Amino acid sequence: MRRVTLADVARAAGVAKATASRALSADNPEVGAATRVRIREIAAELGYQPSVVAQALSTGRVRLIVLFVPAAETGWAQVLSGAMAEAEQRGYQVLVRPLGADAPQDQAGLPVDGAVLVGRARVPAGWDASRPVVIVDEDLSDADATVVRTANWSAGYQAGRHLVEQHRTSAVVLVPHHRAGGAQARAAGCQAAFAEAGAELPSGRVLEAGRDAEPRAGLDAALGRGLRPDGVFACTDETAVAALGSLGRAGLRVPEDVALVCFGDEHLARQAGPSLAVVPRPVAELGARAVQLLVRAIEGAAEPPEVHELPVRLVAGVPQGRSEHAARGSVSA
Amino acid sequence: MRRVTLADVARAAGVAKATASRALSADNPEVGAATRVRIREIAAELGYQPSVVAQALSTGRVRLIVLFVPAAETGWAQVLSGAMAEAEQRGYQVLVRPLGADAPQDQAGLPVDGAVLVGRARVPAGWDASRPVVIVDEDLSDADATVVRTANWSAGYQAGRHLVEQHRTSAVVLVPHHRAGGAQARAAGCQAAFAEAGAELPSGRVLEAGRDAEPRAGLDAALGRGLRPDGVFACTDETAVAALGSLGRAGLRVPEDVALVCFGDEHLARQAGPSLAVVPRPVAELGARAVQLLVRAIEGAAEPPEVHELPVRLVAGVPQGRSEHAARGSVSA
DNA sequence: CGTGGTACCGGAACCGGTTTCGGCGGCTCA
DNA sequence: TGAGCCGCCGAAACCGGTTCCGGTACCACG
Repeated sequence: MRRVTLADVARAAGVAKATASRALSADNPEVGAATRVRIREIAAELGYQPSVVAQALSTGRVRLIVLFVPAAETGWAQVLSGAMAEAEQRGYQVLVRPLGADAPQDQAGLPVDGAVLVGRARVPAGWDASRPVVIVDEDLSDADATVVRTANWSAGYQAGRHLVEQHRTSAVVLVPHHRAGGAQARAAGCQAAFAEAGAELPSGRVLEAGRDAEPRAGLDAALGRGLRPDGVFACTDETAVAALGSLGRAGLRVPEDVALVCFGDEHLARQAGPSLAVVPRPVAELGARAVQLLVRAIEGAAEPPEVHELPVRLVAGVPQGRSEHAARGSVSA
Repeated sequence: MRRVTLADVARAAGVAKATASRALSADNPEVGAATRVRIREIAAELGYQPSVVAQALSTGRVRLIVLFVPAAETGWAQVLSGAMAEAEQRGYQVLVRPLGADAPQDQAGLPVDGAVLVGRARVPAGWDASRPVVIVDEDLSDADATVVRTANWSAGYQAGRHLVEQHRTSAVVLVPHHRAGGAQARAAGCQAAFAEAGAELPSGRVLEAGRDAEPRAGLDAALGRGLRPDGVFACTDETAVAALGSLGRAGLRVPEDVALVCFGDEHLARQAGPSLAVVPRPVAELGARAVQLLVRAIEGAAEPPEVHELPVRLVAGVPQGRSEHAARGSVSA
């Protein structure tokens, strides 16, 4: 049971391969309307599926885009989800390739029509400069490539506003130790919100979460020194988890003692508790928009690179104390 | 600046395309040793890179495998990392495709040589049954495919032992609401460890973490009813975060009041605090092993499907109280 | 010295499409 | 009625490799 090829369709229709090819391709005026529908019917009847490889060989287009991701990170998973969904619709597929210090920088493999760079990933050596590139969620504007990024400053600002509105004016901001991915901008936005409310946030209240296996720096250390914040803005998923741990160790409760606002994965934040406010990172949209822009660049004419900033909106948690169980007063200690 | 093709190499070497092709391919006895090295030198000098597409067209092999992942989940990100690393070494690339209720089940796109199915993903309709498939981390044995999975029961057992050794005999087990991905097996292993120690774990102590936006079921509700566990085994990352939140709300501290052991992402667990014990999910190994087996099946003869179970080992946290700051006694309330 | 075998290589077909070029028939217009 | 044009289609080249088939040169052997 060999696969049915274009020649089979042509033979069945009594036409030449060329005619069959033209009839199957979209809006080719070189073929009569009657012939077109007839050939299409026959092709459908025979279950004809064009060989992507053969098409790629003759056209030079593979309908494939590559997503370069930083090795040893996994925050891009949802970005990939969004990218795949968008690519699927447009008839593209997405290849994922790690890019890191250890990853072999060879340029072998399938030829791709374009690339999405997420995070700190950079285009590898030997990249064909003529194929378009879209950068996701990185604030660099060095390359002359289109950039899709999150409204990081706004995210931080909204988080800050949320805390201010709850009169949590003695808050802290938690940034990851690598200070990348826009965390810095979010922290700045948050500080701006406090400053606007007349409750300046001194730099001593911007804490760095410790990295793996290090003695707990940041929030733990600050709490150890007797600092008692009434609010926390965690700039990333990881710092949110770190905050949860640190606050728990210090015996501070969320949200009674300290209000917790975080940026990142909405799902994870919901797991942590109903009272958390979260500014969801628009992960799926980032991927989808990036692919959309990339495909446009691949198929259309060259356009000047632009920066797209995706808006974010804070999702408030259930107001404090609205948990359904109320037996929390009788806790030991 | 056209790309250099095989014909260019052949012309430069003064041989036929056929000879050049044979010289470049590995261990082809149809060509003389002297000719081989000469052609290879010329090819290297010219910077010849074979066209994967053309190779695919004539051989039918694309050196591409596909990783089907469940849409709307992201736990496979690290599995993908491991898979990519392994594939890279073997000259393969990995294509990721979502597979879910909403995903279009079309079989179009690049032809792949094999597939890795992660989680609840199933092979899509129209899949060529002759290409091998490896299933990752799912306990189903219905398909006659090779399976690579985590030693889930053992993970739970080790977690249980760890709690028992700390004399935390009044523990609870937290399972995700979907009860999939081996969480059930881990819970069973944990229960077995307790039973072995004579501290039977009644089914009332196996709690289900609530899903998104639901009123907090599970641990929150149990704590509300006055339950005071001295240990928690969280079967997944998410339940670990949920536990952190619930325990914090109840004013219970980790690890003084409650020892927390979780299964899943080691990095995330480390963020939560130094005292957590974690049984890391061997994510990278899962992906790597899956690709390894898949490539073997693609390139070698058909072998009977087998089940590979990857071992796990608990990583104990820093013993309780060994945090560097000791000012925790003066906390309010 | 003729023959068979082997090692090595060249020519050409082939994979499955797309695209260029040329030809044929029917139309309009002079 | 003949020249020219246009719409439609067929033949063949082409993309860049792999592989089948056959041919030559050189060796050993009878």
